[in-house]
Amino acid sequence: MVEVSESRADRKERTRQSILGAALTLTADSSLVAVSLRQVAKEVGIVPTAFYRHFDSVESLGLALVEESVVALRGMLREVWRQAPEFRDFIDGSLPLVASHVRAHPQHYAFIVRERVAGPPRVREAIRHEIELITRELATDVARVPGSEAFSTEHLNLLADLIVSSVVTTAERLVDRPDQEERIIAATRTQLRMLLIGGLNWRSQR
Amino acid sequence: MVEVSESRADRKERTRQSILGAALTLTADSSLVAVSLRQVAKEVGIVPTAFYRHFDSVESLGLALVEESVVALRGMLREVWRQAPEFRDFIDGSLPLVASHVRAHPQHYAFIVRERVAGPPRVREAIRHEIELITRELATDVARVPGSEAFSTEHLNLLADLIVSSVVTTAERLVDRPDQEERIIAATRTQLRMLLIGGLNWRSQR
DNA sequence: CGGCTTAGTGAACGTATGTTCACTCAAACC
DNA sequence: GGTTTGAGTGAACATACGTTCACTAAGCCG
Repeated sequence: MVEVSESRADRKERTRQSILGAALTLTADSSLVAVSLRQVAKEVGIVPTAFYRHFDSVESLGLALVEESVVALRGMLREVWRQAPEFRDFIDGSLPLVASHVRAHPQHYAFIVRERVAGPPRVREAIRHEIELITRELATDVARVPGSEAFSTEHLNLLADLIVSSVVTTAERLVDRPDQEERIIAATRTQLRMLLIGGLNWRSQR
Repeated sequence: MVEVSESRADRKERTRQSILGAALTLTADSSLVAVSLRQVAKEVGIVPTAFYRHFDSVESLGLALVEESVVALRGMLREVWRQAPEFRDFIDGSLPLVASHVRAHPQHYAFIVRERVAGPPRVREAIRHEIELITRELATDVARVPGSEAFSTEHLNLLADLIVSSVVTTAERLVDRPDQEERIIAATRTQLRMLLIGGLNWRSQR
């Protein structure tokens, strides 16, 4: 309509993206369980029935949003880890990265934080599964840090779990109060140091 | 109707409690933003209009549920702190208490965890405010522990915040997987020790 | 006893929901 | 270049929603 030349598949993909975007916007101040197919359609500018050409329910729309959000999250973690050769630098170097990622994709992080606990059952499950995978990856990454050889696998996992929880909490706060980014990051920085000092001192005490 | 002698106020209170209970049950697998006044009324066994005799909207019902849940939470913390004269005992002594409280009031803890991030705006705000108050209380409690004198107020708050986050996360997991209570508690125990060791070593490093 | 208060009723309203079906009409294909 | 495919349309449905209003009937109080 607007564009002269656009392949059929391209156009479909464009509408699909519009639906995903509209859903992110609509869920922003409630939850996926509270948005209706018709609201999404109206926001996109299509008729309710056209929705079914792309998803067969709001729930499967949610699963697509999980995938999309997780891609963003993995992108962040990859970037974080790539430029973090050492523990101390890990904290100082990666927190600003976390912040800038959250700033760049606020809706995706808000979506994960929210739907992880309040989404439709299958969406919740999908998010938790992904976070579990990420936690495991982080544990194996931490295991490569010099000085961590003495940690048992179990303790590595627990440490990774604490870190992930902390980052999720931080993302939650950044999404909620973007204006206080500096204060939130400073607080998390101190907390992560407490945490890692604890982790490093841990093996000498057990 | 059922009971012969029941004061008018008593009966009203009983219905009110039924409404609160029904709302907790209905929100259990979705969120407050997704339950309707009519669903609640049907669950309670009253006609939709009767709902307005007790609350003027689902949102204000939510605020009442926050109050109720927070009472339970404070009860737990009071009990935890009463029998925790020392740091080490604090962890070993209080985690089972946390677990038993979550087991006793699973719906209330699930409600807090969920609606904190996904509830109606005013409900979210209320929960966060209450958690902030509780964190502050915890910080002043921790300040009374021998050996914590060297902590700055700021660091005490950060430590308390970390502990509260951890407990919230634990509650979240206990609610989600009641069958794995033992494993979850063991994991949290180890994590809290890492955390407190970090906190205690912290002051000698800054 | 008799009037007053009030928790709960039941009908009615306009609107929003998910899903169905038959349809259009332009890009894709042989 | 004629046929097929499929994204988007528009009407229709049964059901659910929040809120209104006039009402009943039972506990309260002078």
